[in-house]
Amino acid sequence: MPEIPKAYEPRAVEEKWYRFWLDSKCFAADPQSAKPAYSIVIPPPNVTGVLTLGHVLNNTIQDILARLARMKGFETLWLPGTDHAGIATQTVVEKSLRKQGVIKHRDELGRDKFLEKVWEWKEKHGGIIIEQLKRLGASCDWERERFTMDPEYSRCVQNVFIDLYHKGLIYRGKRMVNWDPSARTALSDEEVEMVEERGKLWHFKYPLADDAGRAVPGEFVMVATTRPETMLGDEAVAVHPSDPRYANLIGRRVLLPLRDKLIPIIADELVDPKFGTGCVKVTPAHDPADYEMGMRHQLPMTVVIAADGRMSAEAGEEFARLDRMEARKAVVEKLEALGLMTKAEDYTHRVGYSQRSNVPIEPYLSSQWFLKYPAVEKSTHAVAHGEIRFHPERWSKTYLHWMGNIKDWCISRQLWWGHRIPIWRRDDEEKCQIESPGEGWTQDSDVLDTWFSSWLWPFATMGWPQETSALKKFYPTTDLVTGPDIIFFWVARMIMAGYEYMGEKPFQNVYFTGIIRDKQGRKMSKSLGNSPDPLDLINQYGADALRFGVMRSAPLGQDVLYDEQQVELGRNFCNKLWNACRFRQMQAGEVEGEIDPAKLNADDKWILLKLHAAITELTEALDHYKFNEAAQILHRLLWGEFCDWYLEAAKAALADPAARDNTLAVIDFVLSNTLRLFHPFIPFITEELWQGMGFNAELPAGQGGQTIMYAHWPKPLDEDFRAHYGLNDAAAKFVDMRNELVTQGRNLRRVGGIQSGKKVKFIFAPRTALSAHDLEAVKILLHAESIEAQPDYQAPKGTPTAHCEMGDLYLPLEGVADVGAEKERLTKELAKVQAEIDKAQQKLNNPSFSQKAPPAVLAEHQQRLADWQAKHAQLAATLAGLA
RNA sequence: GGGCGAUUAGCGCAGCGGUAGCGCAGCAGCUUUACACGCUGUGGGUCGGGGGUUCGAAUCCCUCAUCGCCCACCA
Repeated sequence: MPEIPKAYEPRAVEEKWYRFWLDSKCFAADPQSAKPAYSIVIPPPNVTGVLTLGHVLNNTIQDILARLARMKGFETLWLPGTDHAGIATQTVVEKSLRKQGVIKHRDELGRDKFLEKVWEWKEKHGGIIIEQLKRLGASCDWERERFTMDPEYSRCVQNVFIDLYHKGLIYRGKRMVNWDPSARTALSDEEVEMVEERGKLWHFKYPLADDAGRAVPGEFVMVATTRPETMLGDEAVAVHPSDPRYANLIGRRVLLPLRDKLIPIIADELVDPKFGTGCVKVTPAHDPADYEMGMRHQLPMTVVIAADGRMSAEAGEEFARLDRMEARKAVVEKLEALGLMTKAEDYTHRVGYSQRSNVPIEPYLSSQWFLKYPAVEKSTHAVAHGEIRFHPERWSKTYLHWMGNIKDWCISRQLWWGHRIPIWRRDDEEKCQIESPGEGWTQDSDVLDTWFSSWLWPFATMGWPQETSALKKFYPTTDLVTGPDIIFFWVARMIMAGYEYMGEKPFQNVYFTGIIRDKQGRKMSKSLGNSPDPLDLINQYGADALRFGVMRSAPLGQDVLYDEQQVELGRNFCNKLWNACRFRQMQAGEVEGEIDPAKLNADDKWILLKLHAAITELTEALDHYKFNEAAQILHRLLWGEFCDWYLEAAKAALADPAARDNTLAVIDFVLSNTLRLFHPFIPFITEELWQGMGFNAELPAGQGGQTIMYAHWPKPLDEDFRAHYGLNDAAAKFVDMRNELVTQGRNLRRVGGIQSGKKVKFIFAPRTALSAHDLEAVKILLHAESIEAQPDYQAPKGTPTAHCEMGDLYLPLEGVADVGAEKERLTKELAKVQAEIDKAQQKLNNPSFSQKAPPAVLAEHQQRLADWQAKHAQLAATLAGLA
């Protein structure tokens, strides 16, 4: 027999089996298969991204689901791929080119040259995250890997655009959009993050003008603003129509300071008379609310801030070309100098930031493409009525709220990296098609929002619009695993696209993971330096350890507080499993055949029942996506039950030639089941052990050769099996009682001051008959030299004694007995028991309890009281004996 | 301003109407022939506060507080 290492060494094992799985095509999904289908599409990571702990969480869950489905006999597709991630990728590449000194701005290269550079970048960095997912053990069907800018995929995107255009759902319009002045592109509402900021609320005086347009000395209108620089583009001052204070001002004009422009005082419902002075400056081109008012009152739209965030010529000589923040300062100074600023109070408000560039967004008037969402009603209904289920369910509220207030989607981006909008123009003509209509036509220069391609992901990856076998077999997909932060960006939109183009939902279940935080509850971020590299963790602890550690601490729907200690625990756990199997392998002896029911001892029955319970609970937990519970059940089964109790007790049976073979058969049975239960969580080590222990032989060669991946998922032991093997409550209870004896006995050693290593003799006065095996097991579990059954044993005074349900256990001390210590222990114990008695009695003495509580509860309490009283009597007697 | 979630042992969580549990950390003792990535034992909580319903509440209802998310055009 080859030497088995004492500690599990993941590195080589992981490489070996991943290659084996790939070579054996274990991950391949066959659309022609007769088996029922199970499918997941991966949330495509950014093509140039690297693996984060968030990916680890998300993809481990998907891998568990996929591996579980395969073992349960489903034809399983986990479809992988990457997203071109428009802004993110373009920004990264541009930054890198700048850093290399190649360019200062992408304009220097021009569109085609720049795109070449991005593709180069993509080729170089594009595969990294995919390789990292492989290290994690992801069982994706890599042959089907897709990229949102693959030629076929791009065609899908453009065809969908063309279709929606012809349906009249896509239109172009000049609107106020969220503008990112750093990336110089429009953004959707979802890409804007509101950040609370401490700023100022400036109060300015605008001079009132007379009919001739001259300032009336001493008469002013007071306005307040957080954005002084926009006043250069003011076109009105607004008050509420029914505000008595200003009724007489409506229709008059003010002279806009710094610009010396006459602008009207208008009345608009939008103004809140209770806020500030009740007068609002109106900048129609630079504020969404003001824009609305501007439209209603037909005000000019003077643009004073340009696309790059600098002031335009319209802002006037003095301010043109100034950055908007510099202009703010300049305007304030100027107005202050003119005596028109009355105060600047501290003010906390929320400012929209670009999620990508992390700069304040600018409301900006520009021509953009918009989509009026299709299939809204169906998509709303599907989630509201459980046709698509969200886990945890509460996210459906968020979804429904958004769907109920849905606004048109700004889908055009002023970027180069992405799907170019299939619109062609010549003079006043416009055509919507993929290819150029011919000479003299130029294509719209905008590209589409990244999400306009990802919303097609569940079917565009499977060959749509062709009716492929993959679509027939695997659409709609079964589960989607993603974060709640992209519920609007992606989940909602996929649902709508699914209904619109497939006439069917894209997935049945959506599992929303939590967000990974550090142990202080902070989000992972590069700047905080609290974001560990998963690859380092895999290298140090192994992929299985990382997976198990993360799953152990990921409760459904709650954020995950990551602590490296969890990964360490995962490693320890793998090592425990390794050594449990190592123990079996060191026993030699071939894998035996059937378990002989006649030879089963109490421990065998007990562990088989524990296995049965674990399978039942695990199946239940996984059905409800409770992965942390599942991990805990596995932990308990292997560590707390199999290793701590069963294997130790089994050492007794293994020493008995008559029982040995049968015990080995039980061990093998339990281990074989355990490895399979563990496999979705920790695939590498389980495959290594499965193969190493020869369990493969149990299975016929099937799909992808012999592997634990296609071993069948354990089912709870059925009733016949349990009856045949005598597995019943009494059997379990018996061992529980016997183990109580062991625990108590271990305690006696301690009070007797016996060193853990020292072998001692116990005497046992049984109330329940124990077999020779049971006595032997107790002896081993107690590390005793011997345990002697003496029904009528009279213990000498001061003998540490444990009164158990099964009988009384004595540890006769040779020589010195620490009577004091034993007395102290018993007194403490007695007090505890007394407290329980008091509690029970108090309850039972309450007349309304005994009258109104159900008889079963009453009886239970009475029984409890009786038990405690009996225990009390025993302890008291022992204590009295010591004196 | 609306909505959602959390609040149980030092930390992370389970329990969701009938004796407060698990893991880790802590403490004490152990090279017991699978594992020190280990073994054994053990201390620790008036279940965020206050009210209510009930024979009985961590669990149901109301209310307050703290923390965290999401949504909303108060300049």
